[in-house]
Amino acid sequence: MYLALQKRLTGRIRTALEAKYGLQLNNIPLEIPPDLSLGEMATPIAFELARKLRKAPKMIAQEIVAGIGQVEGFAGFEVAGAGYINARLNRAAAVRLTMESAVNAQLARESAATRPHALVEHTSINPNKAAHIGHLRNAILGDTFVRLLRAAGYKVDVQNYIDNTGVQVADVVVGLRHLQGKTPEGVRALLDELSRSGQRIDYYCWDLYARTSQWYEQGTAEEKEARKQLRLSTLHEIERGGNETAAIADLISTAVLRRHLETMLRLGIEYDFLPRESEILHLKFWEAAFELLKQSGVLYFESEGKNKGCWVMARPGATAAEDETDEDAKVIVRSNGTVTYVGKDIAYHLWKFGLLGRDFGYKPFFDYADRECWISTEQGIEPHPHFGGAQAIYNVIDSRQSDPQANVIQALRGMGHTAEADHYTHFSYEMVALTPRCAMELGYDVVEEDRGRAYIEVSGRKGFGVKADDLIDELIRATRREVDARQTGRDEGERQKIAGQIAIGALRYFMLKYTRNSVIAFDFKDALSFEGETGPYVQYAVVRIRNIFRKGNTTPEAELAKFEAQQVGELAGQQDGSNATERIAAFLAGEENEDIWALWLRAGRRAQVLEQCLATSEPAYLAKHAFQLAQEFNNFYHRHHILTEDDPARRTFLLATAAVALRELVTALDWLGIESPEAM
RNA sequence: GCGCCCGUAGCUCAGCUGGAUAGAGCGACUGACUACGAAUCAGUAGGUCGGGAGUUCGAAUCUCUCCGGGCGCACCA
Repeated sequence: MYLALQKRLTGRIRTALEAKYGLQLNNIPLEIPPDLSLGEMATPIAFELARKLRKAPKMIAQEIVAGIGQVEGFAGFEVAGAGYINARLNRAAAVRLTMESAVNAQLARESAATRPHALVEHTSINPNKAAHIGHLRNAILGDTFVRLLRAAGYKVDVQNYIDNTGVQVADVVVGLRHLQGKTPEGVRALLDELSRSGQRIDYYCWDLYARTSQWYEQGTAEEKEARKQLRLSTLHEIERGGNETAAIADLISTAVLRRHLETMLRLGIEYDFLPRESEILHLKFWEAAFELLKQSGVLYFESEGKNKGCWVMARPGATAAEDETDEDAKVIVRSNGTVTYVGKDIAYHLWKFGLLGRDFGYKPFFDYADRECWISTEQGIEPHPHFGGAQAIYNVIDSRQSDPQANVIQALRGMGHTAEADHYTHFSYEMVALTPRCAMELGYDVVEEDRGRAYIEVSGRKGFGVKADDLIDELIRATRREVDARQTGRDEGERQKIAGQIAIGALRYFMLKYTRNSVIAFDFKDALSFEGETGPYVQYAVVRIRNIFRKGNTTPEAELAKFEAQQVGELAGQQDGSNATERIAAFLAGEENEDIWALWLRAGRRAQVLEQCLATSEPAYLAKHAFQLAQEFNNFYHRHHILTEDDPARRTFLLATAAVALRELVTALDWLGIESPEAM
């Protein structure tokens, strides 16, 4: 509703400016007045034009107001302050627009045709240890953004990239083979034993990874050197494949990967495809990319300087000096002929855009309730769905990787794929760290100099952090206590279900309420909070509304239909002179009804908030919107007692208000990946 | 040394392309359950928007500079 009216208004202002002054402005700034008494929309455009037109802003504002005249959906315009143009909506019309949810759905369908095919990569945890809170932020941000894209009509593929041949997996393999002396059979036995005793392989690896990392640092100088070599040779054997080391790596990384998928599924997070590093290597993606990069001249052979003997590319923003060796160039192929991480990433991203000329093999890997998750393999099965070949990609990767990401974009641009480079979004976010207090509560040693810090970075290598499953378990325990205290009439299964919904709601909201570039200093006190600006607060508003309808022995659908029918009926011709529009206007007028209007207004903002989230890649705005909507409903709830309202028309109107608030809250929560419980 | 991010109330954070008296949650203090369940609501206190300069009719927002903090800048992945 709000977005549509905004567009209508800016359009009218634009034509008015054109007619009056012969000006063509494509950007008309719109804002929200500080107080509802001033209207619902405003523009300071007159200030901007004052200099150009050499007139007082107030005068210009008056002329614009005269120029736009009457606009459908608006009650009127006025000049305020030194030259603001304030717009007042036709409240009854706005209510009708907001109520018709079909309009919103249609908007999404219409836009679907123009939306590009998008690919979102998120999670991408090294499969060598349990997921921790940092990974949760990544996955929750990514999953929520996927939901937003889909809500807006995008076709979206979700990918979780698996580095199953990297140094982190190698470290765990070193631990298994050389610290524990295990063969592939031994690892298989370990996996069986763990699953029989209900233990988690990802937790097991968490400790082993930390121990192996420590082991590298211990011993004499010769021992350290030997261990370093062992690490390197293990990595190479894994990359090459077809040997015992690689077999162990495959067993472990696959088992840990399954655990990650299970952990994420607890949060309602699913994937379509899991491309693996091993296939990128074995299917020779790099070799294909190398040819393309050479042909396009992005890569060149360096014959001088410190990078002599390497294939390199210029970094973004590098100024090409004539005849001088670019010492700052990024090495893509080392002098020993091996390719760097960025090189492989370029190949992978050419594939994402369908520019590589090669494809993975595919096989099913994990079953969800309503879909399958596929994984890459050398020789896949037929038929299989097609992945890659996207028009827009979003990589949910923390901000520390912005340099390598920029290199990949630069390579695409250099190859002439400018449209692809423009639709390559590094969806970056800051890390989740622990407060020193939290770290000490968990029993970690915190050195003196770290105690004064605001936060301490988590580290898988040190085994320092909060595991995702532990956090979820603890949240469920805490919500369960609350549910048990309140829902005495419900059985075990129901209580556990509700507790789970609230726990996940709290966790997802917690990870989404902060904007992306703010570091989250994690603390159990904040994460376990269910009051104030939290997921459960929003869920509670939903439950309250449902209780009203339950108690009133009716449904949101029935009341909305009644409300609509009343209007249609009366518009058809009532003789008492008070038609529905006037009546609605009366319900929304006056100081005592301002909160009701505020609620409808907020409810009508859904499309605007969605567009804002997509334009800025920032889900936090939706979290804020959901909270404010819940807050405004609670406000309304306390001031107007719905079920005891005597005037039947007003009662219907209040129930319709609650029904629309419910619909919008449930929708917003759904986009945030948060369920709406039946009771709390 | 170079690049990116951050500095707003006691704490944690919003503040959109510059715009009307700088907001929220938590915490503190006062109040409101025989109501549609208080995981709620109402109220009070609390801010030289890190410092300085500049651009502008107008700056938390843009530019410069300084201070303080974080993260990147490999022939590691």
